Amino acid sequence: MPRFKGQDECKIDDKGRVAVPSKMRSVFNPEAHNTVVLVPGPDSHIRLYPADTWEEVEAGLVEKMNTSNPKHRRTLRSILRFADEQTLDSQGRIRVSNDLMNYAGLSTSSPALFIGVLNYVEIWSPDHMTEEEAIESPADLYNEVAADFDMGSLF
Amino acid sequence: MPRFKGQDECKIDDKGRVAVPSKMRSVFNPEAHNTVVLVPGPDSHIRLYPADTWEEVEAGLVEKMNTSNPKHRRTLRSILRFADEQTLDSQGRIRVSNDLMNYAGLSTSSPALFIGVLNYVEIWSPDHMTEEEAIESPADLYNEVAADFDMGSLF
DNA sequence: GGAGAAGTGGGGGGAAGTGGGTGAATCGAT
DNA sequence: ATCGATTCACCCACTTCCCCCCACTTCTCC
Repeated sequence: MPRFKGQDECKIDDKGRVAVPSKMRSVFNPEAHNTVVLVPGPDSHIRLYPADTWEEVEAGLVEKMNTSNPKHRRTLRSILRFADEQTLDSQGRIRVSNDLMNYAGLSTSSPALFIGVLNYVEIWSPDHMTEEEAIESPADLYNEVAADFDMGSLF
Repeated sequence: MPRFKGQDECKIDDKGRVAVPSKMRSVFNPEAHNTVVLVPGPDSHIRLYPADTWEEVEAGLVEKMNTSNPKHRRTLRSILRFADEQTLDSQGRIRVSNDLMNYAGLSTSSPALFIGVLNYVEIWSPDHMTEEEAIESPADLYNEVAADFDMGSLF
């Protein structure tokens, strides 16, 4: 399982292409075959999974979701509709569909913020991200969660 | 598990590079492969983990955090966003990202204070540190903690 | 006082990111 | 069915930044 971290900003070009930061690419397993899956994320951003990790996510969806439950069905549909498998070109770039760009507030000729979060990468519009981070500082967030879970002396 | 202690001041150069004090470097395990991970710490400073220790921290995050929980997600994101893996150059230096420098109140061509705290190293702006330590003396702090935890005759 | 290590400063090669162009394939229309 | 237009994928080229190596100074420990 890859472990993404760190952030990088890359520009979406006029053709809707954007380079996946080299730092993130180097985390891909060979099993991913330079292929990724893009899906809408929970907080108006795009989630990028390496193909091999996505397989596992998909297996989890099959297991946990019940298609006879209307709410589950709607959730599944709304995620999978926009799921987009993309293979990196020789420059390490992918194409982002218009639907996903709209969803995340991205557009051509604008920057995209890649954030590595363990087993997936989030793609944000920098504007949306500044709104998001304005809410709380890393320190505050950490202390809140630390109250719930004792991380021991490691962190 | 490494056991850092002591402090040292090193200068950040114009390129944002700073030497990890030799005293701290000598504590690294060979498994760290001269690689460290920098993350924002709970009090406006940078935390430095040797790569092998960070693996354990990360494993703890994976275990304790649930990405279906919005608050956990935000916390993970805000920490990992600025997480930066750096390999020491032949001079024992690392590069500090602008984001982390801002977070800790550091800047290029200014000194950075390295403080060894058992399994990680804290990197402070000397200015911030003097404010911090002006608040309470080691003796007061110790006595406060000793009220909570009996350290026995060891300390 | 000398030798070696530790910390600081600078420069060149290469990779990463960005932009553009051409050929093949798909779709639509006549 | 053929032709045309549009789109996509692959390839090539350029620029910038970063990483790695080399050189110097200072401090420390014999």
